[in-house]
Amino acid sequence: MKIATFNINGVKARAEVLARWLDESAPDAAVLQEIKSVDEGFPRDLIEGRGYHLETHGQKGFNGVAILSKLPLGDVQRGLPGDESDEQARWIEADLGQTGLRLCGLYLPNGNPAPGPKFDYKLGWMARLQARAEVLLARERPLVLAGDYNVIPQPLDAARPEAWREDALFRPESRAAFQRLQALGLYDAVRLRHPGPGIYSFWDYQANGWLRNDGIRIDHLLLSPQAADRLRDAWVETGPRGWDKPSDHTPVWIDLDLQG
DNA sequence: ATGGTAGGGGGCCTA
Repeated sequence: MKIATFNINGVKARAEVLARWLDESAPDAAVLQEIKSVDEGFPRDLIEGRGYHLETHGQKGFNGVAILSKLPLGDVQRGLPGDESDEQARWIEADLGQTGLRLCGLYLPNGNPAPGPKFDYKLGWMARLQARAEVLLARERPLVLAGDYNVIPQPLDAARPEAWREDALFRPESRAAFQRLQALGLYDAVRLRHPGPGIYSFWDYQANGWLRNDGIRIDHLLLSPQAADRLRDAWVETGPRGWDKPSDHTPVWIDLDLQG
């Protein structure tokens, strides 16, 4: 079963890219970030017309996440627990059919400028993510936490790490929080299969980041032990970053040996 | 030190 995460940077502006990607790459399930659409505005036909079930958690203008799946989605939950006053649409989770797999889609706050209130919000959000991950891990079942983490975990995850030294994506506090999450017993799927440098999932539109391969790896799939045991493969699909009107992110994938 | 580009929404904000 192939599961992907893709920050599409605007689902309406990205309709052609999304359609082509679904047709060519055919994920069994995927989580999307930065749909930048309210639920009523989401182009559902684009997804459902290709045989997917769809659950969205959007808001006006910014953020917004979605899950699509060939298998029916069960027990859908929207919003990261832990702060009733948080109105930003950054979290959705659901069961995939009868596989026993819980799939979570997340769009972790960017946090710039740091320090400041936006950085505080990012770290607070990561603390809530930690708490949610603990609850889900206690089920001792296959679990996938997939999305745009807005964290560069290590220097080898950036083409020019020194350029990110003061950035909220690479500051010690952000990296430490990501480390603590993994210390719960979560496995970075791409790193399980590809330990070396030069693997990126985001290239800035500005300054020709893509052409210069000036990238960073910030889109991750973290797996519970029960999911990691079934990991067949993990990879970054760089092709869509070179298409017309691309997102600034590209899809990241896992292939799990799960009974559908 | 700055600004470079893109999307959304409706005139700056977020990334």
